[in-house]
Amino acid sequence: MSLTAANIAAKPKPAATEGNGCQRFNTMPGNGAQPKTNYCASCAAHDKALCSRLTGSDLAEFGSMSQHKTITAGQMLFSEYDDARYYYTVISGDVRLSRMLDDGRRQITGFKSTGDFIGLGTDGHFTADAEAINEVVVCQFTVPTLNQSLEEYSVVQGRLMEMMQEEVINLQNHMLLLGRKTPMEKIANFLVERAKKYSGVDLDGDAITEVDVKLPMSRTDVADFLGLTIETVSRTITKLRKNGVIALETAQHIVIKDIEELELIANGEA
Amino acid sequence: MSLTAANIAAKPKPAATEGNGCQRFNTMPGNGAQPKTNYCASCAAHDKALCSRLTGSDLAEFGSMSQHKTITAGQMLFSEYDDARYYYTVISGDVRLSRMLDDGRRQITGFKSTGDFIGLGTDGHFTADAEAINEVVVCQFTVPTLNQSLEEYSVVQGRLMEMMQEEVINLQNHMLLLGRKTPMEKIANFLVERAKKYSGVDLDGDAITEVDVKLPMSRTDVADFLGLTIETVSRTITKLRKNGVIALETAQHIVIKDIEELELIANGEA
DNA sequence: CGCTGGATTGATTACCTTCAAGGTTGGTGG
DNA sequence: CCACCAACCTTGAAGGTAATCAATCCAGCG
Repeated sequence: MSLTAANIAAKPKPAATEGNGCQRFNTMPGNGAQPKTNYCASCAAHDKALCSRLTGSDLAEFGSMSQHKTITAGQMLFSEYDDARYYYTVISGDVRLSRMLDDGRRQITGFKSTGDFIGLGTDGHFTADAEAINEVVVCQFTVPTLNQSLEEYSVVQGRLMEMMQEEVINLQNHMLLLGRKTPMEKIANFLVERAKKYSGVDLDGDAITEVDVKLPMSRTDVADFLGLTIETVSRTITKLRKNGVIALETAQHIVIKDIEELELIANGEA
Repeated sequence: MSLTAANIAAKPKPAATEGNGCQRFNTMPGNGAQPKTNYCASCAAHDKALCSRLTGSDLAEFGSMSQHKTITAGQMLFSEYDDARYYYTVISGDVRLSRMLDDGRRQITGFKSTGDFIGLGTDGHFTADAEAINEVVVCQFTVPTLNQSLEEYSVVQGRLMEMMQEEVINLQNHMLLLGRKTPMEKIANFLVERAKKYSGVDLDGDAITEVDVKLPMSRTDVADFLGLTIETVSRTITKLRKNGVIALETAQHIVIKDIEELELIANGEA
């Protein structure tokens, strides 16, 4: 089977500068003689990624078909309507996926970071723009390569299926947010989600007082993710700050002072 | 591999009345001696459904593991948080999938009809409510049965993957609509989508004048799908009617008078 | 014929957007 | 080192649009 039924067109139109995609393992720090097995096993993305269920020689062989590529901040990984030549796993950095209307209105459909797969929702062509928010390293497979690997490694296919399920659930959650939540609920929701995913702190434990949340993306990005204007985002964050629920270290570094209150707000219970 | 990694909990809590799920082929009209092969092959949903790539004895065997079930208007197929015991394919009728907030605010995440698969975005539990809009017939597989079938029939798995891709694209489109489109654009978009999917007319052909669109769902459903209030839905439809772009046969039966204009409006180009 | 639920229309309000200005931060170059 | 600049963020004021509140209309049905 194949991830997309459509065949790839003959004339690929690369989005990002081509040819800077270094050979696999080139980005491996230091010791080039390190066994392949250990390389992918020690990858920061491995635990959450498509390859998470592969180990040993399977992992090494699967990984050997991939390449690392580095994208600088602001650069496009691909654009909507581009032929889908590669699928990607984010190793480090942050990517925004977005769709646009002709007049410039934009909806960010998701932020992708370490371990996330990029290429879901593709039918031979990409259906969104993918841009690097900061310096990003991705692990890329060509579409035919990955499709063949899916047949060979059923655990990879299973993991992909699982990741697609998670994506559908995420998108449904976000639809509820976009369609029915107030700006305050949207912002609170966004901050809580960020805290859960990226703070590394177990929020379910008691005695949680403060949680650091880093926002690599701009206010404009946040606005386009939540279906708001940049001014409303700013004002709402200010309101949360004045209420003492959060504090701003810098514009991109928020400290949640009262995570429980923020969760209540996020779910419309406050 | 399995569609969901999570195992199903021991105590299933059925949403719809159980036991009315008739044995497979019971709903077959008339001749009970008709060969199995022909039954599924002549199913109204087959062309678009999960089983669309199966033929002959494979199709018959696959189909023999399913049951048909009929749900009356307003009845729940399942509720959010229910253990996911079955996956469904809609044979006839219309189903709405929705998520709710505690205070009753609701977002409809999709309308499902003939051929559509219900069960995407599930992690052992359903993540949305599924309700019958009118009388609905579904073809259901138990979760373990379908998971096993996916391993056995790779074409089914491929089709499922493809359907998940389509679903992700749909959801992303709808996020753009919810987050960034005006009420007028939302309504126009909705009508055009309905026309494309259900009118049976090829809209790309020239010389298209009028297109009939049936809306089985209520205005409340439309509002909760588009992130609007019922009043705004009604007012916007009225505006389109007064502009001559559409006409109302009845509240649930709309005639598109100018499909091109409606498409322009839907994409913010008018 | 009256009843009921859904749809439409009307009037008012609140909220978010828009338009506009000021403030902050980080980088660059003199 | 500091001034300057640009980009981004925040704050303010005004206005419009969709939500809310409320009444009427309409179709289906007992």
